[in-house]
Amino acid sequence: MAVTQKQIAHELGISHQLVSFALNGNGNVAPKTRDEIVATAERLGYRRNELARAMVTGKSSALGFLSFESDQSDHLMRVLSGAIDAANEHQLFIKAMHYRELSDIRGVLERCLEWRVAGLMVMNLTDEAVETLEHEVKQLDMPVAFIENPPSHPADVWVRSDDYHGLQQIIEHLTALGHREIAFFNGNAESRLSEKRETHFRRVMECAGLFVNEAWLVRGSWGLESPLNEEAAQKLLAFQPRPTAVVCSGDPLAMILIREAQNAGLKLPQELSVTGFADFYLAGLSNPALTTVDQSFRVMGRVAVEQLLSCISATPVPNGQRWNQLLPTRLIVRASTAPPLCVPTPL
Amino acid sequence: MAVTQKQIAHELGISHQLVSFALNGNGNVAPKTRDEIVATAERLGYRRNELARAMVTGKSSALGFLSFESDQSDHLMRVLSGAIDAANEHQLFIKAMHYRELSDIRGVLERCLEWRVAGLMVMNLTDEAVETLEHEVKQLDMPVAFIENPPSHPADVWVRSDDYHGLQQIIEHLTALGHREIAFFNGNAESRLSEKRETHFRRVMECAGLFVNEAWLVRGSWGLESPLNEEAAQKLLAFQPRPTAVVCSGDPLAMILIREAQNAGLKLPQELSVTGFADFYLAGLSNPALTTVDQSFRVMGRVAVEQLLSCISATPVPNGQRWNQLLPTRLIVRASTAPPLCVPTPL
DNA sequence: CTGAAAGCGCTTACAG
DNA sequence: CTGAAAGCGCTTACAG
Repeated sequence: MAVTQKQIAHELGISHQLVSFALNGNGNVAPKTRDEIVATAERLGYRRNELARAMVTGKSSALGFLSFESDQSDHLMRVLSGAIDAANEHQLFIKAMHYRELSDIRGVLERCLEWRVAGLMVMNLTDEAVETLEHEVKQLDMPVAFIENPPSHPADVWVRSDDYHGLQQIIEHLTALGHREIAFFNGNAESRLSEKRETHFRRVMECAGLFVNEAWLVRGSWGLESPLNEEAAQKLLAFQPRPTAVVCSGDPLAMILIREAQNAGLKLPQELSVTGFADFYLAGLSNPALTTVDQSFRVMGRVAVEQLLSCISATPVPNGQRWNQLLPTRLIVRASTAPPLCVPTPL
Repeated sequence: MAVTQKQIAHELGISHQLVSFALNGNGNVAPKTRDEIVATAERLGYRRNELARAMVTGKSSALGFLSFESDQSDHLMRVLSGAIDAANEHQLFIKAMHYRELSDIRGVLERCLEWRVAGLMVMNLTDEAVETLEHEVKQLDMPVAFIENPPSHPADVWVRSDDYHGLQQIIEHLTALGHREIAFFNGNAESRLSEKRETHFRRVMECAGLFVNEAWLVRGSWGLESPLNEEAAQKLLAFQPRPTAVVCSGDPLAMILIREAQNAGLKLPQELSVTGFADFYLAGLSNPALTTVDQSFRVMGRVAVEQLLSCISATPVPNGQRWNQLLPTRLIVRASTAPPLCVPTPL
């Protein structure tokens, strides 16, 4: 149906191998012959069959991108975007996949192998999915890049944003405004991400010489279905004395807190400063506009692809330098943070 | 490197063709032989090479998904999700692509052809990109499904939400609350989507027996970079008399209007009802929570895949029934709409 | 510079 | 029920 190299060769009365050489720029082909071949290919509407090409060269041509199928898709698409760009540069394409249940993971891996993907990126997995994946992939010959999700064992590639520095910037910003009484509104109780962020928060607070009030470390839920977040926010707002600022572990949490605070009659940001994390698309549109941290999502996708490729090409890389990629975070100051109403007396 | 059918055959002392038959469940293979083959395949860790398979069967195995690379990615991922599910059911996979400039489109199509994709879904294209694509694809043998984006000529498939009905539900809801003075906050001035939505708005208003105030039809921008939206919102709020409700053509527009209205000192929703369109992930987290319209994005992806496949299988379809798929919209009432403060006297 | 051969891993008629 | 052949569209040594 589609035009083949053989047809071009036949048209020109030459061998089809010559056509292959000319079209790929390999070997020595007389310039005139090459031009003729290229012109004929174009005239006939020839497109190389990458399927055949991939098979014979044995080079895999796809990179898998797997994530948990969720509504919280804002950053996923940005990472995917970065990955697509980087992949394009290497003539690779991205095979988009998702899973809903743990039992789906097996099939995803199976299909990756069948299509001979060069590697797999995973992101936004549940903690259990990370473990399932790590287990399944162990005896398989396929490099995996973890994006954001902390792997439980050293992986081929681990790309993430420097959340510690992100929190550092937030705390610096808040203390510069005069805040001392700072609470932390975190995600799910049993979540590796929550734990990591809480650890960071404690350390950053301590480094800043601030007291960490244990009661002010509340946990809601990364998902938005449950009323957990509203409850946690209300609990946080009921404290006497109330914190003057709340660092939230994610933009959605921050938006919920803003709403609950306003509904409780607080004037924001004067009576309560709130910060987010991630810089989701609509976070800048809340009122007050959310001060948050950009996590370089687009770069994450790009770096994941590049590191994955360096895994494959087996270029020796200084130990630990590949699988631990820390990307910069950047504070975005908007309107949800302000000096506290009554600045506590300096120590 | 990877295990092949030939190796399995060699292991068992049979022909490799028999292995193929057994593994694909084709032809007549003695049950005992089949079991042996399957067992050996498993033991050796065989995975069929889909690349080779696709080449020989000639059946394309991928569906392209192309969108404009933008930050407004919330609904894109949902459509992609639906498409992945539907594609999986047909053993197809999704090749994710994007473009940034019009000149990228050509290359995207080229790569689709080279990989012999069975079809292409496009979404979130700029109007010019739609035209470029339509032009380029004309002489190509590749079915295209337009998702949301109105094609300028009848296309193979066109899947979209029933925005007219969505607006109808909004207006019904507002009038039931007692609103008569309703404005319309639209996207870009020169955008096919804006035009379509404005036409719908006018008609729906007329059907409801409401007066369309031309001055109250304001346009901002689908993008968030420009200050156009803030300006348009302020203009809208400055009208005397002021509308009691504003129908916004998208969730981001609605969130901007909410903010500007609150900053202007209005109490929402009592002094101004605002509605959105799309139901983005964070729209429900604004304060007041946005009343908006669900556009069945996930279903869009699914339907696009299914229609594309029916194009390919060339099953005769009643004229116009394929390329014009209208998906249901559903009003989601949250907190940004309420009865107007002073209900106008009934006619 | 050009041609003829072999092979990538698979499937699909065609004989036995 | 099983085997041997041909072919999918391409690339890559290997001769000339």
